[in-house]
Amino acid sequence: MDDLDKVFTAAHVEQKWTSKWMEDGCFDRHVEEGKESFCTLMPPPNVTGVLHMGHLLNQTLQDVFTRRARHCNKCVTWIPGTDHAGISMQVKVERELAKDGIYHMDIGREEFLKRACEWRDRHGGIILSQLKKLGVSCDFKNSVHTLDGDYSRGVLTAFVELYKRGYIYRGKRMINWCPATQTALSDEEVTMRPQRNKLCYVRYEIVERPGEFIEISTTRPETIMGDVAVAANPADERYENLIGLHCRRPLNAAEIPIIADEAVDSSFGTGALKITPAHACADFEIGQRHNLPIIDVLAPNGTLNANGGEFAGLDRFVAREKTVEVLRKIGALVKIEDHESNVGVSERGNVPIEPKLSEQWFLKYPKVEEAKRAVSGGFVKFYPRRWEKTYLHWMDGIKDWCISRQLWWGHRIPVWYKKGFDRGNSANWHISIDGPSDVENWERDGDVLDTWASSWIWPFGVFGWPDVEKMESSAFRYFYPTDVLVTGPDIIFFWVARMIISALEFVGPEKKSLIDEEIAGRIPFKNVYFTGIIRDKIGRKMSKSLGNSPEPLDLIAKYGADGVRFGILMSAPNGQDLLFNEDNMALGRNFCNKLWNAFRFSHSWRHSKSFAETQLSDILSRISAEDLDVDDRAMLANLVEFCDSFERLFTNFDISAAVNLINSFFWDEYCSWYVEASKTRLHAGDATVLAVHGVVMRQLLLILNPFIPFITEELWNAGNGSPRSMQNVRCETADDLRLAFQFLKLGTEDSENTSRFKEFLNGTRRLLSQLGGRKDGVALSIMPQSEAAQGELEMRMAKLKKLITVEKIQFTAAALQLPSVQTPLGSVFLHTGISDATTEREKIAKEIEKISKLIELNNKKLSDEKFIENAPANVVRGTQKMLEDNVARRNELHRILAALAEH
RNA sequence: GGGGAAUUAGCUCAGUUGGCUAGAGCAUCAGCAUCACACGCUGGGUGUCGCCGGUUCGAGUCCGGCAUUCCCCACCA
Repeated sequence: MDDLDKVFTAAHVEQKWTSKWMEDGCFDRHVEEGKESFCTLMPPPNVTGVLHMGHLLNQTLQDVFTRRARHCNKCVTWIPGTDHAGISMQVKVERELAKDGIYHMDIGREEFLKRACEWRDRHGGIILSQLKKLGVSCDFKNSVHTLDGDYSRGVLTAFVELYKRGYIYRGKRMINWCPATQTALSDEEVTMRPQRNKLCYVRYEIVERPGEFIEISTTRPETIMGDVAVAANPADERYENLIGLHCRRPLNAAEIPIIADEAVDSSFGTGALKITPAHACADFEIGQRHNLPIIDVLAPNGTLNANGGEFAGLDRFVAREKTVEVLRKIGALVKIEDHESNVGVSERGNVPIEPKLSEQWFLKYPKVEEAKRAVSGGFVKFYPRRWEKTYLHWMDGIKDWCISRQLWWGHRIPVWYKKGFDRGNSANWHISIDGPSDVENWERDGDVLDTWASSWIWPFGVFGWPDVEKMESSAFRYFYPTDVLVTGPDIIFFWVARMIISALEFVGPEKKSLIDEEIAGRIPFKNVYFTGIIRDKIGRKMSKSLGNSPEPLDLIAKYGADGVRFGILMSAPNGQDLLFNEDNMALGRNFCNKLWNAFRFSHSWRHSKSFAETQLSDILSRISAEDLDVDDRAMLANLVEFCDSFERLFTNFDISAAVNLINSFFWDEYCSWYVEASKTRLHAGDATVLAVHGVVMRQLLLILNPFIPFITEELWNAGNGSPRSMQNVRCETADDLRLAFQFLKLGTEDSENTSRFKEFLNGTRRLLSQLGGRKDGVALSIMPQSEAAQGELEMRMAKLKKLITVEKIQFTAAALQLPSVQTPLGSVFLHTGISDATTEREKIAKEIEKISKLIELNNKKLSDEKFIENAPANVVRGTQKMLEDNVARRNELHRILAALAEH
């Protein structure tokens, strides 16, 4: 026991194994035809991002799947990468430049990109090296960045192809404008937030009837200068006689028509709505229906433009105050009410977005029907399943995707316009990846693509699509469709859904529609595992600004990578948000330490080679069947059963349950029971018992390696002079073990025998706990339930004495007037009791009362004809058995009570 | 407005297609330096399974309604 420390110190082995894995190319992509493939894709983190709490869970899960697949004899690749992260990165770089007093517009596009790349290369990839500390086993050599040359070609190819196929168009539409970052955003990038506003009631004078007014209500008085009409619902009697007349816009005074439109809600405010087509979606639509002009009063940066008249140049929120002031002054303001409404906010810019009419590139999604079928038909499976509904619902209401961004950082749109010609006319466009040959006569579109319009080809882009040769050399055909994607449900629309769509469109030849077989071949992944969000103890999202997030690397340093991994998996309910508690990290660490010591214990007697140098058959050959006792046999049978359950849970992606199963099997079944029960024979150097320990520990290490890779590697190689990774060692299945154990002829009776004894043991321990810490002169008398029970106990007498540390144990034929406990093997009496006969009698009487109630309940059930008729046979039998047991137990208690009464 | 999730011990959660007397971990209490591990061992206590109905021989589990909390989608100025 000298060669292993008493406490497992993670830091000692983590660096060592990380290097070893890399040196040996353990995670490299390789292909063996005939072997099953396994592929998973890393959701590419932001290239300049750092490890956060979400990664711990997400990446650990991916690693678990990946490493487990290696032990299941598959050819495995886990493809890592990073995302250029469009807006967020551009904002970051702009901020960095601003520190040096540089405004990005001043240095121009080229210089900006140069500096951005420098900055990325300086800070980029930090996250990948941080992930190494967590122990992730991805194919680092084939890491992909979304701005890499090959990948970019794929992104642009997708654009060009979609244009050719008629799915991409340029158009002037209402889009979400972010005045802070000054770019268009997709609908998905806008989140609605409730906001308290002032609802202003403003009266507009009727031109045809001086002195009469029509009253509207608005939360945006600063856009009044953009009003082109006032509308009411045609069914609204209050305004019936005004339709067709005109009113005077109170600011930037002008005559505008009063119109009727169904879209107006009569019950809101006054029932009259000012129409500002440039600044509200509903208004835009009404304007279109009535052929109204459009007056845009806002500049891109959110200030009022020349159309704002006297308010021009003011920020929109300042202008809001000012217009109210002016309206009040001129007597147009009737009243102001408090009002709460939802306002669209740009996540990145963290400012309210502006609905804005703008010329942008849009994508009409292809293969929507197929994408729905891919999920509803079970080609792509979601875990947990409920996210399918969310996905399908989004597909049902899917709207065209605004894919152009007014940024520099990203994939520049591959469209050129003929200089000096009308840009609005597609005859003057050149759309290709490489551009026109006479590029000097053309001007390239200045916009870039939405980041998600690059990461949406990730599943095949990382294999070099559309370059056939690259796809061949990267084994695309072998690995695609990928097996499992681990991600958060928050990007189900942004990413997951779009990847499915792009894959259905691009993997395979161009086709208008797909049949099921084609869908099955094109899907990007077969399974999607959605993790929960990591929150703090009181349920808040973890965030830097709240300061409620621990530093993941500190946790790893404190509890070890294995400890953190196991701890977070133990506490992560499947698909449910996880309330993070650092105590759970300690649990993970404790588990590792327990494993370390359990190994150390049996290892101390082991004179054989390390597991790395041994096969299962070698260990089994040291077992002689006749030397196995009933508990050894039960242990091996339970090991098989455990593997069965584990495999079932793991295959169903029930990782949380699988981890808890491992925990209880290892801790309760193996350590608390079997190690203790076999100690005497281990001390005696029994080779067979040692081999049983070897079999169990070996299997545990193989099953645990995906979860806690460092410590298991270390133990696997303990005593081995030239360490060899257990990475690709095949983990025996339950069936393999059944086959291997065949010569032992294991049966269920051994397990039953063992569990009877465990119950006996627990009861006896309960009895002994009455003594507190006293041990001196303690003796037990056992009144066996039967001859067979006595035999079972005699067989295990040495074990029993060791387990309860009581030396004097004898059998008795009659009940004694002593404190007692009843077990399936008989009653146990404690000779050095502290209770007197009276309290003992009371205790027994109470127990009898309790059992009597149960017996009554059993009887009632069994005498109910309907129960006998309807309940399945095994339930009826179970109830009968229970009744018998309870009656037997009560009889025994009565006997003991009688014995106590004699004195 | 539409959809989803949650509600079980002080806390965090399990609880398969309804079936034996509802479980685990943490916390807590009592005891233990026992020769793998105090990051450990042994034992104890703790529940109107959110509420009200219904189906059933039998409901934590299925159905209907209600309440509270959270999330997503849509959106009225």
